[in-house]
Amino acid sequence: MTEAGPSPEKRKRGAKKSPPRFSREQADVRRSMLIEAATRCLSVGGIGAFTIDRICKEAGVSRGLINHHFESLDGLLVEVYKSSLYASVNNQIAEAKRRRAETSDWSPQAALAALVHSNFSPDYFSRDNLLIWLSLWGEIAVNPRLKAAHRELYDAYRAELAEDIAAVAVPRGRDVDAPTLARNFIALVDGLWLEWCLDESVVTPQAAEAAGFEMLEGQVGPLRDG
Amino acid sequence: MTEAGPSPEKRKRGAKKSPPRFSREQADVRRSMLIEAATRCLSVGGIGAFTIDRICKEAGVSRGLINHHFESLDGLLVEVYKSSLYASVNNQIAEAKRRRAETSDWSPQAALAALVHSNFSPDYFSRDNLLIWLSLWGEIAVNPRLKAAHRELYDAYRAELAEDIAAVAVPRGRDVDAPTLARNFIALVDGLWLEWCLDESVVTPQAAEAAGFEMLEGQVGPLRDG
DNA sequence: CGCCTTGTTGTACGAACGTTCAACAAGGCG
DNA sequence: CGCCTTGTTGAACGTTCGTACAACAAGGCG
Repeated sequence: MTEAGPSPEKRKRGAKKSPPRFSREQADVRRSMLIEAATRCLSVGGIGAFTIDRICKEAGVSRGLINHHFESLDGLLVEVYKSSLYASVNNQIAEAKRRRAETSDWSPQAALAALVHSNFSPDYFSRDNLLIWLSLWGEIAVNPRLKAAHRELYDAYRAELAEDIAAVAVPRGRDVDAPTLARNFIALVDGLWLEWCLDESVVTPQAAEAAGFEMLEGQVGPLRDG
Repeated sequence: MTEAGPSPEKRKRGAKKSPPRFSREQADVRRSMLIEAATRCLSVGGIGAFTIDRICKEAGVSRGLINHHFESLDGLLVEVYKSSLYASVNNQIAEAKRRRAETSDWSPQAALAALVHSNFSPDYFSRDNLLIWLSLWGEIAVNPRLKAAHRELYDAYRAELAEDIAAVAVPRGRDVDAPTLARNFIALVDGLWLEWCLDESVVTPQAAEAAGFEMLEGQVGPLRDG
């Protein structure tokens, strides 16, 4: 306000240097920033908010940057999908595997219970997250590239869950169709998640988690007892 | 080809009459045509295909007609929602009620089995239908008008299902939380439907129906025995 | 047969879309 | 300090979007 000089600061001799108007970032850093901004747009406004203008504004960069770092807006959507699914689902798998490997006295039912519980944590079982997934599901049904990525990642998650189920059922001598039970469990979780987000009066996250545990416990026995 | 006359047919005297270029329809007829065309667009291309141009082309009318019969494109989407949900869900309820009223020797478990079975009929449990619903769900989460309509209709369906469950469980002396079971059943159906449409190798409609019956039969006893 | 109502058409318009690209500048290097 | 690489900008373009509206015509009526 009171200053009349051409630039707020001039370091080391330069008399005409103006402050940087932007900062250069490494390619993968900028890509991550754009993916995160795009994800935020999806969670707020659904697929209708997935536009160049809004994403760039959300990321605080200019309009040209998306097409510089991604082949197209569609390519960015694929990356958003991989990022979202990979982060939420594959991290669950990795954590489950890690626990089983590291902790020797970690019981199979505790591992399964942890995996089940993680499905209902606020990070995953949230309104924001569902809007992202509704958008992605709608695109998966139409976009072959997304469809292929979806199958691969979901298969991995289903297999991990089935493995954890079998690890509980077999020692208990229970005859369980683990892959089918895993598939039904995932369907139940997704369905409850959907119902809750469209009308929060139908079910609470706690009740949803209880329903998920009950489905599994009906076949493999108790999982949650102290 | 061989004819050189100005018009293919001229009835009763007129010499300069050309054939009608369009036909006038009653307002509600035209509205239905547009709603159906819009629904077809949704089922093919998702929400991205829900545009004035595509819907009018699909309906075989000119661009101006949607804004003449509906307040806006958004208003048309609400009508599509009501039409889809009303047709699929409320018809199930109506049919169930009708069966119960008309057929005196219609057992409660047969009524429930019929209602369950209808969820997996190709009319409802189809790829086309899911794309419509993914689009609508994505909009429900964002559009207050759609959200209100959704709650009302889904509540009615859940209540009907719970009633049918209780009608089976109570005479059998089983202590069942019918509303909760109904809610979980709907979630399972929607989840399996979603999984199947995104990757048909995960589950078949027959297996999905079996899973649905098993969830209910685990609490109220056999429903399908011949 | 001609008028009149109104359903229908098709153009026009501004806004927003995705993409392209020439110009710019930040930061590393000699 | 000046060059060079390259991440970044922002204008420009053609397309498509939703809406508005004047002109048109189909079908009913006297």
